Amino acid sequence: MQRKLPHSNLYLREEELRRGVELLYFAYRDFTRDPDEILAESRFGRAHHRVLYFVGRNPGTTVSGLLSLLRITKQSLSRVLGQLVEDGYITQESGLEDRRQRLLYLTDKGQAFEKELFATQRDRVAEAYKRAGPEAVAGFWEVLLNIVDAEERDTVLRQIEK
Amino acid sequence: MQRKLPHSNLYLREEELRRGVELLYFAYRDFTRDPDEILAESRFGRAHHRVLYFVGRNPGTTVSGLLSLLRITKQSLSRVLGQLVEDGYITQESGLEDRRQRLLYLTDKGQAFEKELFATQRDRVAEAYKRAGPEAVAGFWEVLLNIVDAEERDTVLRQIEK
DNA sequence: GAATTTATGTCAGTGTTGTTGACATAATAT
DNA sequence: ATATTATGTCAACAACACTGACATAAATTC
Repeated sequence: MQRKLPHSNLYLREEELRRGVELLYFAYRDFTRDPDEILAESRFGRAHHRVLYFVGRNPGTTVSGLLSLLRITKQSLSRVLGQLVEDGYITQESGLEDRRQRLLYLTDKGQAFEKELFATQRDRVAEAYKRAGPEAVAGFWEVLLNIVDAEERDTVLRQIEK
Repeated sequence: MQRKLPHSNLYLREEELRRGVELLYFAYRDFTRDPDEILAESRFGRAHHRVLYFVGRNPGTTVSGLLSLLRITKQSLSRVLGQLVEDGYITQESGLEDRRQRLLYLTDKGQAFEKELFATQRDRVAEAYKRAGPEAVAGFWEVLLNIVDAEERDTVLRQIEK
């Protein structure tokens, strides 16, 4: 007969690992809900939101910059980017040093829309931060960063510390 | 001229809110990568994974149980569930008390496949937990739970504390 | 017993987002 | 002069979500 041994790694048991997996699923499910609802009223979707977001955060970024950040294919990006440019949410300027590059910027219209979309997620996250408190928030960042692929952590750090 | 006032809510500034939004995006992006790769070799996708996962976690659950947990439409669920049954990953028994219900269970084949898929996410989460430590993990849970819609938190709690 | 509600299934159509692969162009680098 | 790079474009396809309508069988209510 086996005795239950006390051990210090209680947070690494199957149960706790499942909890992380499930909370990630449920949190992400709801996290995307508010912007998705706004987007559903336009001809845009979640992919457009991501492009708006990251162009807003990194004005002057290029197509290949977005590709490596979003990790989708050129064709997927090209489609949504084209629609955003066509509808006047994003402008492109050719690169100063390398004229093949297209430097991407939000127009005023793009900024306004991004702001509206972000507001819903900002409110949700702010409320969660408030309820959980600063120490919990630090832990939240720490674990999430370590869930990211090891090779990608530098890129992510550069992004979030901007 | 405005002076910078010290305040205790540093973790609620725009910068920290953006950090949460971005980490959630990047972590979830990579979190789904390993199972997606395995699934790509079969005719299944992420939706099948979710169904396998939650049926495995809640043996004997019903179609409506899954619908409210996953928050997708009947038609979306019906399609993937049908394929999983057809291919012998899930069996259904009619309910004992209510014979309209279909109680869902993983077959041995289903269990084996779920285990394989889960292993990749379990390893990733275990590694992240280890690197971040138990206090961080507690914070991670706390914030994620509060990101979930308020009305859904009870359901989620019931699920993760099973 | 009749009427309603519930649990589930199914069909047809649509839209977004991802994929692959092939090919094109212009600019930069060697 | 040639190769590489940054980007664009076209066609085709698959997964997964949606809506709306209709069907059936079982349970519940009047």
